[in-house]
Amino acid sequence: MTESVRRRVGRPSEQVLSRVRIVETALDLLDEHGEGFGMRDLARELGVRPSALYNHVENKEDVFRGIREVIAGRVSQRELEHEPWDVALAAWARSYRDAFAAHPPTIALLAVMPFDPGSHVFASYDRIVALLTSEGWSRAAALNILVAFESFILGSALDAAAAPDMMHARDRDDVPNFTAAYEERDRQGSDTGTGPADQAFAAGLELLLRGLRSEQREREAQLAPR
Amino acid sequence: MTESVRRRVGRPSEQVLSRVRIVETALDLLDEHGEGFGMRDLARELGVRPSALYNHVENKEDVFRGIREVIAGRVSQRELEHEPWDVALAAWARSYRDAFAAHPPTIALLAVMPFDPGSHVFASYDRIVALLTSEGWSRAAALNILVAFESFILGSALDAAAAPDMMHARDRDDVPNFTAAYEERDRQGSDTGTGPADQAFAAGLELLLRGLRSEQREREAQLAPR
DNA sequence: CACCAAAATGAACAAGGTTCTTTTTGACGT
DNA sequence: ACGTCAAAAAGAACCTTGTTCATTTTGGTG
Repeated sequence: MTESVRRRVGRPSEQVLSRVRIVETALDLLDEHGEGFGMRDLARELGVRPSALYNHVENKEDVFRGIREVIAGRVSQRELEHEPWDVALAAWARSYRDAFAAHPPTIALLAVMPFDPGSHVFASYDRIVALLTSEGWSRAAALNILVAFESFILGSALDAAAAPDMMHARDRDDVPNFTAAYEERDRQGSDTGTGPADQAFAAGLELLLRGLRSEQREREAQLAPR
Repeated sequence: MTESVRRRVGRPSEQVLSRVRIVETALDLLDEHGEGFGMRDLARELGVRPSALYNHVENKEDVFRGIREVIAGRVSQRELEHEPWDVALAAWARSYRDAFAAHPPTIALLAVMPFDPGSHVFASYDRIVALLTSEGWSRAAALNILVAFESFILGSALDAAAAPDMMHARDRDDVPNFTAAYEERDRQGSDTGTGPADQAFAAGLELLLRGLRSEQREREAQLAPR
């Protein structure tokens, strides 16, 4: 990709690197070579020596922070503004999962890293809390629901990233119910074209939303009895 | 712990290592020294040289496989046999999450690893599928529900393992709803003694179960109209 | 124009996982 | 009883990977 003319020592006339270029290249590497990336690979891809990276990036974790910020930026916020609360929540959740599931090797790392305080994910969080409180949930409850959704979303992204046959009980005859279910689901999946992970995510999301509507109905029934 | 007498070269008269001893020691190291473990640390703890480990274990990933098997073995299966389906499912989920959340550094790794076909987690899977199908769900639906639960559980374990203030929007005045919710939840948490992650997990689990009951009611209403 | 910070190279280090060789021991067959 | 062979340990080294440090060149600034 980049020119292979050997650059000589010293600051180049026009700058080669930048934080965003590094982060974006790292993300590209992740997408092509699924197996993570090394600082050396990253440097090679950028036509640069490894040590040069450290003028723009603290360390590898910092690169990951940048990557997560990019990915998080791809989560659609639009629906959160213009749709009814449950539709909005569902759209947000799907977009969130898709954004992360598109980059399997990272999810595990990204999920445990604290967010940068300046991150714009907080805007979504804020909006969701507002949505839920306006529907009757307490603020604390709203936050817990938000976190629960996020846990489910990240867990589902992990699942989507895992090996497709991760749960295959090969040649075991002592778990007949499971085996039968596994086969029935795969048949059903190949009919509809949806992968196993997609099916499970849809099912779980449906359950969560159903649960929310049920809570809401119950609350309204208590507020206005008969 | 182990004797520091320097063993001389050659096969010792009585065997020092075994796969289970290695795995258990690795898990101990994870619990004490939270920051993961190295093969050298592991060897030192066992009073042995690093290379000796490789006579009993393929590589580090293999150690992790063993660890996961141990942890998965701590998930309680009892309730799955003796309780009503929704209580059973809830107990299983809690036990599952607790088992994994007790060992933070591993979750990310454990979650993406395929299960050994001989693993006894399949017994639980089988039981859960049986429970759900006997309650009216199709086998494929049951499996999807199972996977959705697992995603939520692992995501919650990740969340519990993450930094406690991972979502703290420090000094931001542009997300008032979120900030208020964050504070209200913490107040509530310090009252009841439950951590944020515990609250969120309980909330999400409640939603999922509620969703299941709702689906079931709907199904029964359709089968026996009026 | 002097000076300093920024941005690159080049070389090396440290840690960590792993492998290869060597040594000793136990088990098994004749 | 003896020879052979595999198992299980030490010991030494290798390779990869993240990172640092010194050095060189360039651009901007008082």
